Amino acid sequence: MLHDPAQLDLMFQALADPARRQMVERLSRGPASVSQLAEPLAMSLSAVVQHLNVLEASGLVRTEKLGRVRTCRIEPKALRAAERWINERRLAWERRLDRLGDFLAETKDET
Amino acid sequence: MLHDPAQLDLMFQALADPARRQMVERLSRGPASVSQLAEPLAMSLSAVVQHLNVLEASGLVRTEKLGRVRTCRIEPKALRAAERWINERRLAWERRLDRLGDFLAETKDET
DNA sequence: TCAATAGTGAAGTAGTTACTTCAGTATTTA
DNA sequence: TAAATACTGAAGTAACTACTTCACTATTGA
Repeated sequence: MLHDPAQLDLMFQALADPARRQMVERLSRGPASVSQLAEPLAMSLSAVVQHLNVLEASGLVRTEKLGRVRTCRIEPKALRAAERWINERRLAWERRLDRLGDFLAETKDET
Repeated sequence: MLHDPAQLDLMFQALADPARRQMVERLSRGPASVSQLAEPLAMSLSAVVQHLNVLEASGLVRTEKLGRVRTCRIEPKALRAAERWINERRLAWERRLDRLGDFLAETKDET
């Protein structure tokens, strides 16, 4: 389900915005309320809530409301899914380069 | 330079589109020409070139033109930068959870 | 109970994105 | 040298994004 292309779209889209990355950065240091997330950002609370909704829809952030305070926290499983997608492609490429290097080294030996 | 927020914007933005991820996927298996990249995609060549320009501007893909053929290949350094950003945030969160677990285990022992 | 706090939701807007088509330019190949 | 190949670039368009403001609803604390 986390390999679902649509889910990956949402995750990378979510991470493409600097304000949202700043929110994830803040949350990586521990849970926070909406106002705490908004505090360092130069935009309206409404805008922050909209960014938060993007993050939540992507699965990268989970929130929970208690009383009038909404507490937000990171969902490491989703982060790991995005990380893995990149990692797998990079490794495929690097393994290819290694094999190519081996091949070239071998052919050189044969001359 | 690869930690530059603007560069991360471009990379995550680039990865947010399924067509572009498919192109990266293809390139992870080896270099390809523009037409080879376009072949499995249900869109015009022009659209593919536009996607390719986005990938190139993000630094994820490097291209080189020889004769009339433009050959594209992955830039693993850029992939690694995106990967690292996610990884660092995820690890920060997980280390926090570990410390919290230790703390709770200790407090329990003290009862 | 009344004011302050914390967030929600809708509507509007400027700018961006993901395409399209069409017309063009080099470079090869027959 | 003529036709086919491999792109390239500009212009147009529909949908989407990142905000804004303003009006609103719960919840909490004095």
